[in-house]
Amino acid sequence: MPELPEVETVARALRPHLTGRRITRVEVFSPKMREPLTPLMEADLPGRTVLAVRRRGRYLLLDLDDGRTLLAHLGMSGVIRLEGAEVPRRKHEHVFLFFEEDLIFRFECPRRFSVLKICSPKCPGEDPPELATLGVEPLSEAFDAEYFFRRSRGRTGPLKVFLMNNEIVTGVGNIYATEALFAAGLRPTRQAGSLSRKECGMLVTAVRQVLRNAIAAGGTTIHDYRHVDGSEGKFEQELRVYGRAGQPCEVCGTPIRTVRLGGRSSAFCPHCQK
DNA sequence: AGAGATACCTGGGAGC
DNA sequence: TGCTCCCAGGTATCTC
Repeated sequence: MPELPEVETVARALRPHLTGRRITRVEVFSPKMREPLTPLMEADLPGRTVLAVRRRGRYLLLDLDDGRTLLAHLGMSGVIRLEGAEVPRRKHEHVFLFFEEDLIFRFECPRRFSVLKICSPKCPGEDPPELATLGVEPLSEAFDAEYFFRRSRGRTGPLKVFLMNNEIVTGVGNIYATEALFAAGLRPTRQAGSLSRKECGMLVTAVRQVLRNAIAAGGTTIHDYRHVDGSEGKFEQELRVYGRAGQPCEVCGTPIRTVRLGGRSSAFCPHCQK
């Protein structure tokens, strides 16, 4: 499922193809999504040129030459592909954005959890109001031990739920939160506010390392995620606890256990994670 | 304000 | 084989 590394991989793949390209036509096939897609038909997109392709958290942003921004969220099963018209439309491809030179931006989402909408930032190129509540980027300098320590004071909820809270740090979903907690040796059930400064530092370092490794590997292919060209990410080969419930911990051999936190299953090693 | 639960959606797998 | 049930999970929204 697309988390930050997957969206970053998509943004990097789209950037050279879409930057400076003009939209010629829009086709919406399935108006019923988490948010209806029909406004895209009426948004007067044909003739607009993409000025920049950006990522913020798990959101993909295409800045247009009229100051508006096309905002995409892949939900848990969204896939974006760039293909020509010769490829037949797949069952769950809901939107086609046609670009010059027979290039089609295809938006697929079997579970309809994705969002594709047009936004109007206060200033062109800035984040649209829809993203105002997002926390810091985990790979920016703002995400450091002191920040995590300060924001977690007084929090009694589980550490993993806190780490996945988009208003604190954005883009860390279930896979990478699970892996980062293992790398840092911290239990997902710990109260967020119980971490020492040193533990906050270890966790911040682990989050950044796991995300960097995943981006370098082209993301993780679990269930639905695919690259823009349809290929799979390579990071699943590096997963150490996610999806390994019952299997021995590769460090100590203790069987990996799971616990349900915030409605999400969370794998951990009861021996290595304190 | 924070914590916890729930709805949204559909494909895939388990179990019968 | 075909049916039902459950699970995957980011986000919004609700209650307490």
